[in-house]
Amino acid sequence: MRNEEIPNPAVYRLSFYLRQLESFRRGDRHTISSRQLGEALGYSDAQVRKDLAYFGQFGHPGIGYRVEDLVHQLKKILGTDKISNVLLVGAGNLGRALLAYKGFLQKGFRIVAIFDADAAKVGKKIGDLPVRSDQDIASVAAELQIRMAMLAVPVAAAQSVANQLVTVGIKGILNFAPVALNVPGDVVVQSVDLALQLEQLSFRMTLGDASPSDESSL
Amino acid sequence: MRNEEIPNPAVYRLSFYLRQLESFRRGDRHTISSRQLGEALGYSDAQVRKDLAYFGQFGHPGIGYRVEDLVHQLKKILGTDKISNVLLVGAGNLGRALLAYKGFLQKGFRIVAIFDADAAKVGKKIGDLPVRSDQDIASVAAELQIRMAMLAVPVAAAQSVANQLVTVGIKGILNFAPVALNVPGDVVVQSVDLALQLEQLSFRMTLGDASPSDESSL
DNA sequence: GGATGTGAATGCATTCACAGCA
DNA sequence: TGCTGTGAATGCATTCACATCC
Repeated sequence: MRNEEIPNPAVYRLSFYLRQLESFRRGDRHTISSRQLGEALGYSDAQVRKDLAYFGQFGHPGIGYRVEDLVHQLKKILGTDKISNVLLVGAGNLGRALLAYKGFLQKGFRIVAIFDADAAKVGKKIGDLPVRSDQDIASVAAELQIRMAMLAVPVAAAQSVANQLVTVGIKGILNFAPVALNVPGDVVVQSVDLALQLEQLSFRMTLGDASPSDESSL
Repeated sequence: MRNEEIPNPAVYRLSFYLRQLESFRRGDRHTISSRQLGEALGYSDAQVRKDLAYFGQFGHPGIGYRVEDLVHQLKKILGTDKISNVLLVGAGNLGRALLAYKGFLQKGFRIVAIFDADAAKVGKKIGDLPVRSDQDIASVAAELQIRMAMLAVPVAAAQSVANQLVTVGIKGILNFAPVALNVPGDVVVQSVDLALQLEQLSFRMTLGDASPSDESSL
């Protein structure tokens, strides 16, 4: 389970393997070969084996991988084997959609507080969580020992909110604002730019053809 | 402007260059060097020059790149220099957030129709668009000559809706369902899995450190 | 001096191909 | 036979370094 010689693309694929394995599990598949797993995702069998081997020896020669086992191993590696609490900043349309999204909890992420700068929104409930003032980020984060936050605020506010989050001890930010954030080296930013994804799709539809017919996003 | 020897990562970076250039433009910057553009995004100057050179000769030795020019060129390359009409399937929380999101229109994507399988939702208006029945996808797509769709439906429905979209002539799908879609080779799928992004963040916060301190998502 | 664009060199990721085990 | 794990070979992407131009 050593790191730093692990290719970045392999880390992304790990998440896709996990997702696919859970789908196989729902289909009551107990065991799976690198070829079958790869086929479902558009990767070669060698790719699958090499990727998994970066993290340990999970397979059984002649058999393949045990689905249940591998799911657990991958969750452990990715850090989703336990519940993590997450802050959400921004109670706009996107923020509210994120709050309602079931997928986060299924992966073990629980949104425990939501903040907004707009005084008109503060105090109102969304689902069963009250919107709190930006000013309260520090106290809530400290009290609950939170390490991750989702940022769903307008571009103009993104950097300054990110700064706040950093000073409050947040170590990971999932950023939905279409802007490059500046953060210290010990803080990780993962960005999702929705319009950019659509733009990429647009490009790939025209010239950028000849892709492996399926997924992308890495 | 030839293709197919263009690295995939370079295509992603193109979108980041464009985004950053537009930010420089708002700051009334008229000209920019590869070094400055790269610095803002965490890339080397050589990387920036090489990437741009895949698509043409946009720079001016001794000067750099003219921001306004390059913005236009990149938009043209990416296909966002004109308005494109897009279908949205799925009127749940996420679908509604996507409909309300301003960023798409800013990049030239206009959602012109929204569909849902749930009869209870059909007929209701969201913003100023009525929710239509899934059954109407074919007629609307044909009539308006649509080529792109966003898919914001539950996993269980995703593949079957994708099939519908394909038969109706859609050539690009922005997929928000956390599942690998199977589509013919002439259809491009770009996927956004929100929970997967958070999972990746989780991993990178622990072992996967030592990243270039900033962005990611490609 | 201050830049770009680009072949050549390097470094990283993927694929090959095979030894070894069930 | 069927499959994994892995060094070696290949192929792809990035970086270097320099000729060229303003």
